[in-house]
Amino acid sequence: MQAKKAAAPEAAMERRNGVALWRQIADQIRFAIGTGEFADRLPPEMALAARFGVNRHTVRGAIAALEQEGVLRAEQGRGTFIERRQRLAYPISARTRFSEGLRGQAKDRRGVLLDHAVEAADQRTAEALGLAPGAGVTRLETLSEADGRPVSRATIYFDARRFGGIEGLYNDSGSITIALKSFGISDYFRRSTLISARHASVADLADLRLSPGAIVLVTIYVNVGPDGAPVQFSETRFAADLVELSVS
Amino acid sequence: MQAKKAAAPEAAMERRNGVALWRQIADQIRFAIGTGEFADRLPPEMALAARFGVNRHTVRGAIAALEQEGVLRAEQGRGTFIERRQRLAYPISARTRFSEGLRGQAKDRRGVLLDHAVEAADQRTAEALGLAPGAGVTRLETLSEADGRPVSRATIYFDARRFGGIEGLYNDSGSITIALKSFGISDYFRRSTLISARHASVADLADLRLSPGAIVLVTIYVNVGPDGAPVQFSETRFAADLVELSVS
DNA sequence: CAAAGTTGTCTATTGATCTATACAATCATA
DNA sequence: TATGATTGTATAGATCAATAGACAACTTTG
Repeated sequence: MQAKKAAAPEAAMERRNGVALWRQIADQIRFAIGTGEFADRLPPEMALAARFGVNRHTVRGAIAALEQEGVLRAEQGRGTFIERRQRLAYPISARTRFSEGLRGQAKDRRGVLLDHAVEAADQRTAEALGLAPGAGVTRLETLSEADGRPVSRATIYFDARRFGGIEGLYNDSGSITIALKSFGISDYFRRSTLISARHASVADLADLRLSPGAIVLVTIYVNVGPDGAPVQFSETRFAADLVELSVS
Repeated sequence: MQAKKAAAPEAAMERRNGVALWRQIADQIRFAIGTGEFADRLPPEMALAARFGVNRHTVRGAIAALEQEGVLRAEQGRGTFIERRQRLAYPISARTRFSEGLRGQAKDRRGVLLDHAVEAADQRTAEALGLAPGAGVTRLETLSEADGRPVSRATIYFDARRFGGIEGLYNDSGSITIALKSFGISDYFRRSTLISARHASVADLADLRLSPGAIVLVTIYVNVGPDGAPVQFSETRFAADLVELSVS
C-alpha cells in the first residue's frame, strides 16, 4: 500500500476498454472547452493529471493530440492555451438550410462536392423520394465547411430525371438552395428528421478530419417542395465535437 | 520482406491513434450490422481478419466485445450470429412525453427515481427556469426503462418552491406528466431542444448498462406550461445504440 | 536576480495490444 | 464416420500505453 496522492479524481477514466487513456482525456478536454469551462487556458498539467486520476505524461499525450488538432497551443514555461472553442449550433426546423443555419456563427460557409453518380434507387431512397424502386437517382457526396473547417459530410439523393445535372449546379454554387432554384424550386421544407449518433466511419474520419473513436451526429431527412412532393433525401453526418443540433 | 497475404484490405484501420484496433473493428462491425450488410451471421473470423487487414485474434477481440454488448453470439464450430436489437424512435416535438413517445414500440415504459435533492440553482438552471440565480431548485435523477431495459438517464430541475415534494409524486407514479398534474399543470409544452452526442460518463455507463466507449445522445430542453412560463429544465442522456430521435 | 510555476525531455519498468503459429473442440455434411 | 469449416485455447515475441521519477528549459513575478 502506498499513500493516495489526493482526493478521488473528478472524472474516473475507463481502462482496458480499447480506448487509450490519453485519447479519452483528450475527448473530455475538448468537450469541456466546448462547454466554456476553461476561460482561455487549461489548468497546469499536474492539476489535470489529478483531476483525471492519471500520470502527468498521460495528460501530456492528450494535450499533444489536441495541439495536433489545432484546439490547443502549449507554450513552455507559460501554460497551455485554447485556440478554438466554439461549438456550432445547427438549427433543425421546417426551413433548415446549411448556410442560413450557421449565419452569425461562422463567416465562410460552403459546400464542396466530393463525388457524384447516377444510380438505381434502393428501397429506402425510392420510398423517401416517392419513386419506383430502381428508378434513377443522382447521388451527391458533399462536405460542408465553416470557416475552413469541415463540419458535416452528407449523402444527398435527387430524382435523376427531374434534377439532371444538379451536381454541376451544386459544384458551382456550393449551395443546395441555389442549385434547386435552377429547377424551379424556389422554396422547400423539411418534412421529418431522424437523429442518431454513432462512431464515425473510417471514410468520414478522413473527410471530417476527426480522430478515430470520434462521434458523428447523423440526421436523415426528406425535404419537400411547396406542393409537398419529396425533392431531396439526405443523410448528414456532423462532427459531434463541433456541432450540436437545435430543435425549436 | 514477406509475401502479402491477400489483396488490400477493404477498410484500412488506423494505428497508433489511441484507439485499439479491436475496438475500431468492433465499431465497424456494429455499424455494418446496422446497415444490414450481414444477413444473420458474420463471415468467418479469417475472412474478417483479411477484410480489416489484421490478425484473426484482433478480430476475435472485437467479436468478444460485441458479444458482451449482446450484439453477437459466437457458437463454436457453427459461426457467429447476429442478435439484432431494433432501435427505438423517440419523437421530439412540442408535446414530447417519455411514455407516450414509445407507445407501440415497447410494452412497459416507466421511470425510476435514483436520487433527488434540493439545491441552489446554478446560472444556467436559473436562467432556464426564469428564477433568480441561487434560488432553490429540486433536482431529480431518473432512469427511464422500456421493457425492462434502461433507455435514458435524466437530470431534471424544478422550482423547489412551486413544486415542493414532486420527487415523491414522481417516485409513486413513475411519470413526470402525472406528477405535474398534482400541481395543477394539466398540460405542458417543450419550448426548445438542444441535441448533442458524446461518450457516456462512467456513471451513465453503469446506470444505462452500456459498455465502455458507448455513445449517448444528449437532449437539453425546457418545458413550459400553458401560460408559457418555464416549468421544467432537463438534460436527458439516451443510449445511442438503442434510441434515435425523431423530429417532425 | 532569485524563486516559483509551468512545459519539455529523458530513462526505466510494467501491463496492454497485436502478431504469429499450432492445435483442440465443435458442428455440418458428404 | 470421416472430412472440412469454424470457433476456442495456449504460448511467445514485438510494439504501444501508462506510470514513475528526475531534471532541463522557459516565463512570470517578487
